[in-house]
Amino acid sequence: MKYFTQNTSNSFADLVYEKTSLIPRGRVVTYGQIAKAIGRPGASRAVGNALNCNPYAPVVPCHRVVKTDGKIGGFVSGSKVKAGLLRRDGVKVRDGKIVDFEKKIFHFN
DNA sequence: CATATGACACTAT
DNA sequence: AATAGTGCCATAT
Repeated sequence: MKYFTQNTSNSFADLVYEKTSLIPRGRVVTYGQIAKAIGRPGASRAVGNALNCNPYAPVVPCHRVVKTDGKIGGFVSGSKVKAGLLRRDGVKVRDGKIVDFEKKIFHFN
């Protein structure tokens, strides 16, 4: 069952979608980076929850948000699908982990 | 207000 | 390097 109200404007979730949509093709960002970027360092877990709702499906490239250890993390449609999308973006995934992870990370300013 | 949940992160083993 | 335990945060009930 999914919860997370997607109607709450200007809320934590909205900030997450906003930042996530800025990730360029072929790059990835960690949940923690998103959290820090929206002024809530440590809320990495909450970021994942917000993305899980994924209201703006294809609009927000939520598949470009991964874990700090190089693993791609979870996905609504399954990690396998997520890996496929990343590969399509030019980010190779092998055994659930990103190849050349450090090089693919996109840093917010 | 208290408890539970989860697409995480960090530390110790 | 891989696993397990603990801490964190925003929502839901």
